[in-house]
Amino acid sequence: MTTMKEVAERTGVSVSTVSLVLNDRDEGRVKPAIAEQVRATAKRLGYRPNPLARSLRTSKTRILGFISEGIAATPYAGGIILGAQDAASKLGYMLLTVNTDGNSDEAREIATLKRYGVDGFLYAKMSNRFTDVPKPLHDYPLVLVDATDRTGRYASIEPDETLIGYDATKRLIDACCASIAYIGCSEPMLAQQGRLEGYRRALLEAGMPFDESLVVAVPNNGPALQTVTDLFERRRPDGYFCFNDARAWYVYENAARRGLVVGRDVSVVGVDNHRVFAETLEPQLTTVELPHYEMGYWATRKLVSLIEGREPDDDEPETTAPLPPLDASIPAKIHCTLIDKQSVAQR
Amino acid sequence: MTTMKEVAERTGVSVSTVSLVLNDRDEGRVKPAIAEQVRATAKRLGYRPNPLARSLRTSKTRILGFISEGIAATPYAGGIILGAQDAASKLGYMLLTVNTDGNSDEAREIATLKRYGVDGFLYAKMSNRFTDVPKPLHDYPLVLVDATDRTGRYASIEPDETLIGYDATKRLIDACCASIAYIGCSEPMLAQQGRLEGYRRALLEAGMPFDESLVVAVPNNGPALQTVTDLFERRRPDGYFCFNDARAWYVYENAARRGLVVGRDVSVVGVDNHRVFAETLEPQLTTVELPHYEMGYWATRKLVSLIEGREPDDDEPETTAPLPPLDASIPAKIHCTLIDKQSVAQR
DNA sequence: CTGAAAGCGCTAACAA
DNA sequence: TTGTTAGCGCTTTCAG
Repeated sequence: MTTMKEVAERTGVSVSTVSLVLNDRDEGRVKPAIAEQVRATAKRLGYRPNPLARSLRTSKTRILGFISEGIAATPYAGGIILGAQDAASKLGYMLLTVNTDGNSDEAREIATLKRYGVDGFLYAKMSNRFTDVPKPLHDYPLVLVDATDRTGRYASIEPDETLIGYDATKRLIDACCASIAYIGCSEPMLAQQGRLEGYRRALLEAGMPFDESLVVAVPNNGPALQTVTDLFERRRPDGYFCFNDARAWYVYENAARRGLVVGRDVSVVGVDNHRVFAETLEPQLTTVELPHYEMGYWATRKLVSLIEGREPDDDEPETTAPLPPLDASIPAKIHCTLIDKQSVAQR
Repeated sequence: MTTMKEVAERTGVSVSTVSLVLNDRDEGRVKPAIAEQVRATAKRLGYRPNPLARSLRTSKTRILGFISEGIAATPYAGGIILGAQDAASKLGYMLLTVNTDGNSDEAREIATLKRYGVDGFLYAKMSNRFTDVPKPLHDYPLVLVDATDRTGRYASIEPDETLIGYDATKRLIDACCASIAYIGCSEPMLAQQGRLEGYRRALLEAGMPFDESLVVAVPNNGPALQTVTDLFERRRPDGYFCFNDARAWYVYENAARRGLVVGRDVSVVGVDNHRVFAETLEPQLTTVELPHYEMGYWATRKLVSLIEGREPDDDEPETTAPLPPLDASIPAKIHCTLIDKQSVAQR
């Protein structure tokens, strides 16, 4: 690891000059010729700044704290972390990840992250729900991921459930289904109403009737299969929009029992169907993916914009692709929304 | 954040004395009475060391680099990361996580981790396979996770496939299955032979015959369902050990078509069956979990023992539970193995 | 325009 | 037994 001192010696200037140049704070302070020389030797020696040493003076580490509450165990976590990492990496940041299961160790983990000088926090939950931001986080740049700040004071990234419901239903409509069922979830979840709303809207738009009796809410276990079986017999729908893959399973099971082939006799769209379906039913499968990766990605961009209060100037000169502005709005088809303080205020 | 300087001033001693005491390097170097005073004020002021400043002198950061190659997108990643975090947290370390998709950015990510002064690396792959350790990692403490070092020079944590196969088969035997099929995988995978070996061994031990015709290898797509259907008709097994959840699906589908109820008419044991099955088939479900969490956990312990070359003395005095020694062997039922340099040499 | 000097929080020789 | 000093790699006045 070559240091500034080495660059300085090799160029025959002082460390402070090197510091100025390498931080682009020359410009009328260092003679252009010298500056060029410095940059040259820096490049030649492969100089890279030591972020830890720098942070000692600046108290900026370019490290982001990623706190997940129990989510790491779910298959979702990976996507969020991955998205966050990609964004962070692009912007010249690193992710210090930490997991808290209960509330007991949360405070301790946060304290530790602070000691390591993180510039801000990503606070990720299992699935979109109302959340109280822990006090120790209050005066730090912070973005919630897949969670809604109860007080509306912090930015958050959330799935756009209405869009998800709309999209799923639209696909069934486009597949010429005439009778489209919604296999929902009986547990109260934030997602539920949005999905149903999207379902409704898509039907309306297509001039199809909204029929209460095609909507069932099934629990996570127990009589769930029976409920779906009843629906099969009662209404014989040819299209099924399923809240998640567990619900999709009941449809598949019923179809199999009747010798119906999914993708030929009935159409199924599930939200976030996992490996099983993806690997086995490739051709017939239609899945609306929950935007985990994207939530991680956009949350991180937002956080960095909060921290820097401006467009990023790449720390990595070799990155050639121009970055979109930090606050760029999320593409609509991504199925998630950025809720920030302003828009919260407007609601 | 209170600093050593403050503690020193408040106690009326010098910083170096404080440093000695707070690092437990007093003992014959600082008068016990003074040492006590120092500890007292430190506690009173809630002093916590600044690991970044410390690292500037010691070049030890207590940060571990976690490199995952493409795994973060799979549902497995979360478990590994979670296990690694838990272990790290217990031992007073932090995880700096990074993802590489191809090989292009891998070098860059590793370089960045080095700049941040990580003490060692965890190198995680998608699923156990032979791996060439990237050159930049060669002279660092390193543990492979869910991967096998081709040269046998580095420690690694790997699933114990034989044990997994044995365990799965044993459960079917215990459920009084008389004819147990193995639905394997036609792609060549390290896991395959171990699983089959375990299957064999369990049958042998129970005095049951090993019957080639009960073993099928199905591909990931296409004619897979048909292969399983053939097996159903040909042999009517009453027990099924499935390589993974995709394979389990084919069994469920066939069962459903014949009106057979899994858990009553036939028994199924899958490896690493995910949410779908877990949520919908709770009572009938038997799953052998792949030890992702554990691999992350034990890999991290091993890495720290490599770094410190000794038992850990907790950085966090408040942690009361005594930690097991770093090199403690992994409990057998955990289904993974630690391969370290010594044992590799023995093979 | 450039360099010397101080200091971020901490550790480690070396004196006293 | 304790304090002084130097320095890790970097930023940032402040003189020159």
